[in-house]
Amino acid sequence: MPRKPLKRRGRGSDLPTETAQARRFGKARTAQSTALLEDYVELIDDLLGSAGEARPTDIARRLGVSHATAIKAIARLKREGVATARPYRGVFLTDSGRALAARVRARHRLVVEVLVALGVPAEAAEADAEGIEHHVSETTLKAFAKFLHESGRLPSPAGGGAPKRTK
Amino acid sequence: MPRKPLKRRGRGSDLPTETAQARRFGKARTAQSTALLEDYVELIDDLLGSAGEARPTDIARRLGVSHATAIKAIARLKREGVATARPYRGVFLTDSGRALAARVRARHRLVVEVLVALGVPAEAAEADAEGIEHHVSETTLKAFAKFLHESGRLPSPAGGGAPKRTK
DNA sequence: GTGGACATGTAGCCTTGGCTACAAAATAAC
DNA sequence: GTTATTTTGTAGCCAAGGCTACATGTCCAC
Repeated sequence: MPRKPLKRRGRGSDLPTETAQARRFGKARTAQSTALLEDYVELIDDLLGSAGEARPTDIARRLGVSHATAIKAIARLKREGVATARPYRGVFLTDSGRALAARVRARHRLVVEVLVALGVPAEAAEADAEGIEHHVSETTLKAFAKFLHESGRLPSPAGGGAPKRTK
Repeated sequence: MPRKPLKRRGRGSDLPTETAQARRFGKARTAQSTALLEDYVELIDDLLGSAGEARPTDIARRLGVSHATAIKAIARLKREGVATARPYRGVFLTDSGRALAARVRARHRLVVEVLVALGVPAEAAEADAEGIEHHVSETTLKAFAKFLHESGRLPSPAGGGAPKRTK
């Protein structure tokens, strides 16, 4: 773009939607930061439930990262107050950690169900949900539940079959 | 293949889907890495179309980051071959950059439309889509398009009104 | 009860995406 | 044509999340 009256960027007056957009992007970035934490918490909860314990090595393998990476992440979980761990004794969740796990799991299930209801193959639904779930707001979540309900599919009654997420 | 009898930890018997899960997580992580790139490319395309030029400062403001951050990201876009930029002359997209922008925009629109069709308020749909879009696979995208089509809503015919995404 | 295999933890390095602060160039104003 | 303003660019810092390599602990098997 060549010469022009050169308004020197007319900004200053027109940041009405601009901020809204910036806010959205910022939100998405933040969500990304909590995504890891949520994944770890949910997995730990899974392991505690199914195997009775959550070992760093198991966590690392399931997540597809090195054990060192998992250990560093676990340190962060402790800092954030959602988990505890004694050296060589495995990882455990605090009350808030368990609550978070429950919320995350419910949300995950809901997202998968919606995707499947929309015609997405189960496998793809599961894979995409892994990334999508962290960006679904409460508002959207409610709409999802309502949609499933009205579509005839069970709205995953929170305590229902609890289809033991394979994951 | 070392030791083996060594079962250690009762888990072990149940790692059938373990690799699949790790793959999913890895995929989600990778997607996250391309998300930023996509956001920048799409925004640059928007700016080029609406303002005729894409300046680092504008990009930074729209994304809600400092100009320094935007410039570093732009450097990455150049490295990846989707954009070009001459000092003090703005940023431009390469052919592949434009193609990427088109794909990203179409996907974004589709995601928003689906969310709205599911009953999510427009504002929340737009906000959540910002994060969700980067995790929607081709398979899921196709299902979305089919769903919209069958629901009566226009399947956004790719070349249609091209509703000039406000964004 | 000791040796070796496996699990765990630590250190150091890389990359990315942010930031602030400072330097340099372009434009606008005078 | 200077001067002031604004935009652009550069440098240096930080935290997060990955990794490999190395060091230490545990525990099973013998």
